[in-house]
Amino acid sequence: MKYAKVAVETAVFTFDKAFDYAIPEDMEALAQRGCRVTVPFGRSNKKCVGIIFDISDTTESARPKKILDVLDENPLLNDEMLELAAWIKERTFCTLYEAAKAMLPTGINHRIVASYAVNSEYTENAGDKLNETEKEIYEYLLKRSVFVKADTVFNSLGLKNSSSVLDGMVKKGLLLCSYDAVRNLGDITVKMLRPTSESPAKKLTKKQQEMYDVLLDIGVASVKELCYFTGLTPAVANALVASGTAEFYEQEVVKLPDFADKKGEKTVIELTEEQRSAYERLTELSLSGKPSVSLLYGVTGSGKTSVYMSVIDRVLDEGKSVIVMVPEIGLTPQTISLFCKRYGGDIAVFHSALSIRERLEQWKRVKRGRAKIIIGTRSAVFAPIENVGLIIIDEEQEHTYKSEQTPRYSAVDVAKFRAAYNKCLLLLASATPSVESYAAAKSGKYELCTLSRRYGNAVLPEVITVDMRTAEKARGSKALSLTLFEALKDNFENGRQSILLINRRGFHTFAACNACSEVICCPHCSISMTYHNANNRLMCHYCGYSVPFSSVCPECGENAVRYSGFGTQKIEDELAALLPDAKIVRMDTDSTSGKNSHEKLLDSFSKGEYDIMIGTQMVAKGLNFPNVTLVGVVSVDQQLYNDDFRSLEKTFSLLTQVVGRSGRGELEGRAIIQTLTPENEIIRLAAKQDYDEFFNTEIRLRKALVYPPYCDLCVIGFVGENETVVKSAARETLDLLKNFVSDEYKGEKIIVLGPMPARVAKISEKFRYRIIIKCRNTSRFRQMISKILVETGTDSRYSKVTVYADINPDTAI
DNA sequence: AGCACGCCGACT
DNA sequence: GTCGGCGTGCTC
Repeated sequence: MKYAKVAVETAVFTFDKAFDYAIPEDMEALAQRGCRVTVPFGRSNKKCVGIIFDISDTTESARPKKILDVLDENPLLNDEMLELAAWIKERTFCTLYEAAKAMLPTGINHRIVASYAVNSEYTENAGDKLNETEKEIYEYLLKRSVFVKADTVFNSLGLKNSSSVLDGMVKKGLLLCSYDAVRNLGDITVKMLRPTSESPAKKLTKKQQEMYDVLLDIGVASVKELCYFTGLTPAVANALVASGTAEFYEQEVVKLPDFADKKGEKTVIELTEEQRSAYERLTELSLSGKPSVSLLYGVTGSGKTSVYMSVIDRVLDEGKSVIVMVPEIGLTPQTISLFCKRYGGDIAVFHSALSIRERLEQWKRVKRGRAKIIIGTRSAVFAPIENVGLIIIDEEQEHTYKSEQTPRYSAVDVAKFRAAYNKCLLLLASATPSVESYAAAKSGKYELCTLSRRYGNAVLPEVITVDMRTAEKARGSKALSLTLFEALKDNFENGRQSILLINRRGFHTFAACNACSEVICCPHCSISMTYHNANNRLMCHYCGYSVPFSSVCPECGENAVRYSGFGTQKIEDELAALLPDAKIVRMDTDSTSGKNSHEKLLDSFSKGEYDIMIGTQMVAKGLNFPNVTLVGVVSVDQQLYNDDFRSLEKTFSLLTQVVGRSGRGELEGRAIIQTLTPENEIIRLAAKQDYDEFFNTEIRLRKALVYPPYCDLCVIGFVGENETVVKSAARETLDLLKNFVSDEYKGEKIIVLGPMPARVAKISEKFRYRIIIKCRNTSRFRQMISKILVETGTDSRYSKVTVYADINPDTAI
């Protein structure tokens, strides 16, 4: 008899491990490492999905249960991925199954679905009186005489789904229940709604009327969109259909352009001397057969892409594959299309706009070895390719590389694991590297490659700071200084393009009352609501709650609520009045919510169809427009005085990047930064584009205050509905931690902050507390944290508190 | 987490 | 006497 070590889906962190199961003889050939299986689990032997991590001839278990089914003919995960999953579990405090699941595309998941049929051996017991619903269900199933899915039962009877009814009938012996693993494939169509006639079939409720009016107004709409615009739920759409007022139909999702059968055009890349020496060193490293990490630090416009494309060419020539990671696909359409042009069908893009089915297709294509270059966001680090020859992480300092949900992994760390496993080069590229990475490069832990000059004849732009406390404003404007306005006007008159960055906190627009200065907050979360222009509603980005925008203040009753004074919209209006002939385009989450519209806007801007582009952070990064010679930053101060230890770094990075959009071609560029604190060191350094001096300043600060890279941060989070209980769970965990470091884990040097409420102290009626630990992220430390999580996690007093740990999160507040 | 097991109070 | 309340402990 053989045994399998199986990671089980239903296991939770406090008792997770690979569980031993016996492999029935007829499955021996099929049950391989990396295959998914179904197994009975727990007291009730509930059928659930698992993944085989190992096969062995022996077992420690006294009475192992048997594997029920093998779901895959071929393993989904190879040895590298299985080893990586264990590594992720040990480092991010998740279950083995959660770690493995992160490596698989969403569409591949199996769900366990229950089906029901009547029990022919049922003999009536006294007291088994059936109610109406139960009778109806029994008769329906008697007629069908096969196993029927719970959903189907309720849908065909027009009842609302409550599986407890069915399970109750199983308990009484009336019904039999069978569980199947069904493939959870994504929709290739989208559910649409259209009215059936000009007037409603019968009297509609208020909500139904509301949705119906919108529907009549726009003709047809997807149910999803309709709900977004009205703030209603799909239930209202169902009611409209039920009353005969509207009908559903399916529409195919528009497919994105497929590069699969296109051939690449390999144009010759001309490298400067500086680029060439970086290229040569990086090629040497990637072909050395030894693992290494290199930081490619190149000023904005220095042509980092050209360097790593040249390295990619060499690695591909050696018959190896490449992973390229970008912070956000939507924000880097130019990079993506550059790659697609050059490498054609050899590329697989893991695009956030792909449907679940398309993701699955891409994943399978990569797994079969049909793509040599995988380009994508964070999860692309798990691309199922063999023979990795190079991993590139573009803009490595971006926070999007850190997952903030279980498993809370850092794609940079996972990339290090894969580079080590495949004995290849990990290339981190940035114009403003993270302080941690640059420190590692300076200390020799990473190999540093520097590009200090812009490509071609381009020079770094001249930067002017404007003191907004004293500066004269442009006529009729509160936000634009005369200096910035005149520069914009001058640029426009000379036929050049300009970019204007509005740096609102957290990218978004909030609403506040001008009379009592009350900020409109979500009633379920301790966070301000975001105004959405597209549907004229205030929405909570944490829990999804939304209300129509109203100018009447809920607090003081004055008709004085306005949304964001300095929003992109307002600046657009002001500029339109000041420069009536200029063509202005706005890029923010409001104007670019539709698919592809983002790309279209950038495309028309690059063709010169617009003179000025206004936007939030999304205009700051990765864009390359040679005709842009002016960049204006309307206000930078909000971001700077955030209390996170990384806020200085983030501000410097943002300013440097956006200034770097100017003067990338033949023409010299300028940048103007408006600020209320021109004397601020960070603004001064960003204006000088002096990363090295910024680094020296910042690293001294980090050392003095003990922050990364001089320590690691570990956040222990507590979430629950009862604030008192959450707070005492946090306090008690702190005591536990203190006991550990003075006893079993004596010698662990830690500094503990908290417990304190999280920056967003309440989300969806749940209170959030945290303890921050300054530590060294060693296996011994993680072992201690793991024990603490188990202890607090199994304490019955805190059964309603969720506890988690996150090492080096993006923000520690 | 989710579920069975088991040990006490309110009911037929 | 029995039903069911929730407190406790286990999951191969």
